[in-house]
Amino acid sequence: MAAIRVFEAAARHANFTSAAEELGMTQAAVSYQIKGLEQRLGVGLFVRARGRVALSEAGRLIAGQVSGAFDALDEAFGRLREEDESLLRISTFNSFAAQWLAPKLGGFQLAHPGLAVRLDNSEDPVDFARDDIDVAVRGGFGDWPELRVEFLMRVLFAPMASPSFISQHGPLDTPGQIRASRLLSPDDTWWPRWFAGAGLSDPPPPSRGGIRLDSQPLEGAAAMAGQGVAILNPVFWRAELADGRLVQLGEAMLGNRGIWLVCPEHKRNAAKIKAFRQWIAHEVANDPDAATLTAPARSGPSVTLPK
Amino acid sequence: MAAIRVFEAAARHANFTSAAEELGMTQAAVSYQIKGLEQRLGVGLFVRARGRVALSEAGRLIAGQVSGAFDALDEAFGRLREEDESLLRISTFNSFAAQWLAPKLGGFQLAHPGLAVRLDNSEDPVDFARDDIDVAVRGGFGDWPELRVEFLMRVLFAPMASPSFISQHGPLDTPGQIRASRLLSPDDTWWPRWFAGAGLSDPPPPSRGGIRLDSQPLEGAAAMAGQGVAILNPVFWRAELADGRLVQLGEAMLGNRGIWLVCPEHKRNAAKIKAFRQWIAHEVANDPDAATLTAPARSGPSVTLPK
DNA sequence: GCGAGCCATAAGCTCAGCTTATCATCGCCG
DNA sequence: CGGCGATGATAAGCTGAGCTTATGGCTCGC
Repeated sequence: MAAIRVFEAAARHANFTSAAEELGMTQAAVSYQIKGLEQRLGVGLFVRARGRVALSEAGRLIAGQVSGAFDALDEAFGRLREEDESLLRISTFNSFAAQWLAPKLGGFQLAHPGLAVRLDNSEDPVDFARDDIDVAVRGGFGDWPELRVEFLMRVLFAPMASPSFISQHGPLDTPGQIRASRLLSPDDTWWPRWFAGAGLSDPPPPSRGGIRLDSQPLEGAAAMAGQGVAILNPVFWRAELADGRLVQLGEAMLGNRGIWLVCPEHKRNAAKIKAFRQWIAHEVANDPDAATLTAPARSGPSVTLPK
Repeated sequence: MAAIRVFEAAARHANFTSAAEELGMTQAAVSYQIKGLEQRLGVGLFVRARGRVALSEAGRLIAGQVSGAFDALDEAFGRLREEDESLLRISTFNSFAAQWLAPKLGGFQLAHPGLAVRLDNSEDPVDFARDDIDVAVRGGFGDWPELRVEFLMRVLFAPMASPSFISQHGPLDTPGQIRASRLLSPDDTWWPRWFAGAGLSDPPPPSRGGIRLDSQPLEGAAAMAGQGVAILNPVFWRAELADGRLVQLGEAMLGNRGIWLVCPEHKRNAAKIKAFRQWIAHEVANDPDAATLTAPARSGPSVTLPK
């Protein structure tokens, strides 16, 4: 196999020395490989005459096609590299994608017109070894030793409801009033933590068989439709809060988890990764709600933030 | 390079184990090669999931073209083998080719219709390392240690002239009369040896500036045209002697050289070589004039044969 | 005749690539 | 559920293919 690669170069150069140079080996190695190939085939590929080599009849017969085959291989791997360089596969979780990343991603696309972007959403953290993913945004504590980790923002959460729900079921000014109202996804772990942070030490009432929606976008949509109070990340619902479709009830709490940008170590210097990292860091810095405090310590306490 | 070959097989099988089987290696080796290739490329070629492997997006992108390239290589080398197997390149010297081999070669062609035959003629012994030759017929003593050697026949020589020359310049019944006539290629080494064998111990007269033709066919043609007496191998001029265009003068002498079939050791078992060897041995055996005595000893004495 | 190019060969080293052995995982089936 | 068969990953260790360096021989041009 290696011998064929050597033959291809030698045939093109009609000169073992310069073929060796192209291949980054010595002339002796080329001679050795060609000799071996000829012996295995039982056919002379080159004629040695007057201190030179030239393709023999047999060599001439195959040289073209062999070169063509290597061109095809080069092209295939070239395409692979190109494809790889020009496609950024991002894995993230639904709420982040839908409520934060997707609306901003157009700007990234504009800044990097040659780069195709594909978003893969999954609540489960992506396995880089299993799936063809370049970079992921995931929540947690940044403790992924195999991966290159970059802190993006802390997780915030606060109860939210639509103005119509508040006017129908309000007032919802105190934590107690909120706890007594209709909670969406009442078994969400954020609820007890928020109530605890708000000073209600007794546990919330057991789930009243309330609606359990699987992702924040759906909970937000339900809340906006006046179906109850959802506990959501204000960072993700900035637009809805701004135009009044949602109203934040009480203070936002700072979770002990963070949102991180991660990628496999070996890809950390790929141009597309660097571009994305740079862009997203800038977007985070420019997001007035993304609380870019220091990264959370493992199982640090929840922190209350002013509304 | 080897890794690409492994990738090609693994991609086709979508199964490392059976790919390893096809390649005659172990599953571990396939796994190792694929892993190395992926690392060098920085791209996953397979996705490992649920104890199986499947081509990743990247792998799928190139698998087809890679397989195609290998097909092209296989085809090229297949053509080479086929070409090599279906073409027999024979090197021989002019007189043998023109006066003995060529007229019989049609029979070989008939017996082996799939085999193309090419005759390369040269008075100099062929260099198998230099030229693309499968088999050669050459004169000498059979002492070519690098080659597979097979004895064909002894060399004979006898003076010959055309009937018209004899009637004009005859009689040419005794060696002395012949020596006094017009000799073609008078400096041919066969002349003194033939005269010596015929009992004339004194050297032949010095070259009278006579015609020096370079090959036996030309000498024979000159003799048939009545231009003088040529010393020729009766085996090669059987037809001309039979139909009277040439007349043999005196006895034929057995030279100490032989005519041999030779081929490179490594080709001795090639089908086309075996076929030719078998055919030519049969032709020699059936040639009533080819004196198939034992092979000559190195510098053995000339032997006189009855006319 | 001499030097520059080029290829073949010899000797020797080194690590890529293999094997063997073992483990982990998954799917299947009783 | 638990054992089994199939499949891959991984570790450890060996070995010879394939390299390098060094040299010699040949041919050509000056």
